[in-house]
Amino acid sequence: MENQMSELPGSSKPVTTIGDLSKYDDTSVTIRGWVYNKRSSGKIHFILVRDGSGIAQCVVVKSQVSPEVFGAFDLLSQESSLTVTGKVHKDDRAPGGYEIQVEDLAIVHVAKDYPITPKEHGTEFLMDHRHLWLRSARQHAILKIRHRIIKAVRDFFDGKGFTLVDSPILTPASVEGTSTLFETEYFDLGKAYLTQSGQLYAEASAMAMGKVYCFGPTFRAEKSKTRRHLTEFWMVEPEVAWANLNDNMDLAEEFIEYVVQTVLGNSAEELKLLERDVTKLQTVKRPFPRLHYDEAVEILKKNGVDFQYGNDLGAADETIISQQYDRPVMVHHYPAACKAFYMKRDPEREDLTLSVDVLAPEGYGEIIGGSQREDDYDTLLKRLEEFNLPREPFEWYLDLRRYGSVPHSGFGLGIERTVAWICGIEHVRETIPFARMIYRNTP
RNA sequence: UCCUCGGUAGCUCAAUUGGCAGAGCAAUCGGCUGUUAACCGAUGGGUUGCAGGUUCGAGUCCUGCCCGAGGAGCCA
Repeated sequence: MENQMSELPGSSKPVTTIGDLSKYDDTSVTIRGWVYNKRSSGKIHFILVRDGSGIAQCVVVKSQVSPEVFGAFDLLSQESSLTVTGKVHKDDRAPGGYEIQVEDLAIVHVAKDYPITPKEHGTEFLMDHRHLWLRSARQHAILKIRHRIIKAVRDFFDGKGFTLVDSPILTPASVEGTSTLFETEYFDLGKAYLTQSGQLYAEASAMAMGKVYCFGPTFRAEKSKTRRHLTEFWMVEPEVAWANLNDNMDLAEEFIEYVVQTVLGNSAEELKLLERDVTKLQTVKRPFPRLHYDEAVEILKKNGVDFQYGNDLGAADETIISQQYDRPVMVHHYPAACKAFYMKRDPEREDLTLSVDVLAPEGYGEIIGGSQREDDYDTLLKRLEEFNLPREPFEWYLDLRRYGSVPHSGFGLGIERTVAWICGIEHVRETIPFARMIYRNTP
């Protein structure tokens, strides 16, 4: 955090943030923020001020301030904005360890009837007030960790020679041909669709740059209504030329280990506020278990699941498999029947794909889906026909197999599911600032 | 799309067999010099989701609708 030394007009004290108070012990400073809560014993007032960097207890003693400053306390309501000047003082009774002995106080704006009180609220009410809910300590911590995760994602790929090459959000056709897409009019060119994956374009970028990743919002118009689904979510998709399925799995596990361990090292305070059991994250170290689809099916049968070979794994199946391990598990070689057209088949088992899903522990489900891509022109053309996909919108994609085709692989990681897992929270709607779901597109 | 559950004060909830619609918090007023979701006292606050039905009487029972939550499918 910057050690800010600017001054407010009319104040001779350095302006700082609450997160930096420990640098100013026994010094008078000014902070700017919002009332988080207040208490009083009559001649001594306590104001909890938050400013985004922390929460500071400000103590107003009647005998030490002007009557105007002391009386200002009565006008302050929850979430009113104000500036406070006073001496920083180490005190174990204060949340955060430091408090401010108030010398001067200026109200900037009085908030009237702030709807979110320091008591319990229901989900619907909180989501209706999401724009205000973000100010609460818990949501603040989640957003901080989300930021840390995204930074770790980018640092990881940037540090390994990847180039960020983003894919378009408006696309002319479905990527996988199966999902339901959001549709919009596009001038004289007919329909355009909001992308459900940047992958196909990332494949083109990888042929130009070698190692790339794209990172952006993706959209699914499916009527999913579970704690793991949003209609708008963020996905990071690396794509690597010359990489096979094993290279892809090596990359995925190194990537997840890096992200989790980085968050553990940098966001301890936020994880503690969220009451996350970090011992469940400390075990997230390479190597991750790798299960062939056939082995995964065996585990399900051993656990009494009546599983039909060839089906995709359901949410309950994924939970049973992930519960066998203390770290993410990689399931590879899924049947072709439940995977996308672009996935390369196992040369020795044409019914299986060179695919891999990474299942997060503790029942958080699939956080990564990836594969080695089909790189043979004739085979890919055949797949398009088998999946009843039109050839014309994929001509550019077929070009990648006409002009110097090479083996290549990649995967997509869902940011919100990853945030939910690392934070240990129930529902992905709390992992994104403003969730978009089937029955909610406001605020 | 299907299954399950729910909708009562600004918020979280209660209301016995169908019998005067209540509490805590928030708000307002008063008290308190170390509070930690402070505490203590007082006051105001209701189209019980909407429409219809049964009944002397409906928050409660019946029918339809609306809205929401959890799950399935699909997926990250």
